[in-house]
Amino acid sequence: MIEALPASFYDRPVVDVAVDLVGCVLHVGQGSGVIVETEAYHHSEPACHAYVGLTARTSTLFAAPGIAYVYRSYGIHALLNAVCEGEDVGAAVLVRALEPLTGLGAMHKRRGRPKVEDLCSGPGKLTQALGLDLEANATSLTGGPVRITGRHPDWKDPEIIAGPRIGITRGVELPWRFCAVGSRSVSRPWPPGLATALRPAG
DNA sequence: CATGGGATTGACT
DNA sequence: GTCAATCCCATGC
Repeated sequence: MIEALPASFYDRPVVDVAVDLVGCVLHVGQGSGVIVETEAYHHSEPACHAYVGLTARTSTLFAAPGIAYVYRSYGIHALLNAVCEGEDVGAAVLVRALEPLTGLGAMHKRRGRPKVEDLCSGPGKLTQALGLDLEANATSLTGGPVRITGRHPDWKDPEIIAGPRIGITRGVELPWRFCAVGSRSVSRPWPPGLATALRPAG
């Protein structure tokens, strides 16, 4: 198994980490997939749970960089985040979509039998496919049940576009969603005209 | 202690 | 396009 990314990788501005995580590989047990979509959240802006400050719910967001923050959304779905920056900062990267690499059989078993590109094409879908639940909250991404390793050989220099985050009502103006161009596993296509390329194509 | 809202998904029209 | 399902927790009385 390839070495997990060190905690220092996450001890940087959360937007930088969100960009750099595209193309990296998420592992849970035998299952894994390439991260193709992320969003950044920071306690200075109102879309972030940590905006309200340090509470029982947000304590994980203020934990050390390299910790997993898993919470339940809409009462149903578990969403996976990677905590970033220091313990005085509530910040995390939401993993929104993967391209499945290994453990496809177990993913199909947990999710029913959707098409491969639909197995992990959303933040709630990928946690279900990987069998992740709230018990993974506050575990280490560098040595726990959930690990993230560096960019896959086929994803060394991915073309990435930025745009507004999805499903939020505040902080909509920030272009903090990052997406691998051309992947069929992203959670939603881009609203016309809202995406901007971080790097020229090619 | 009661209430309300949420970083979503899948089923249905 | 609309809408319900359903858990955690922040807030307010």
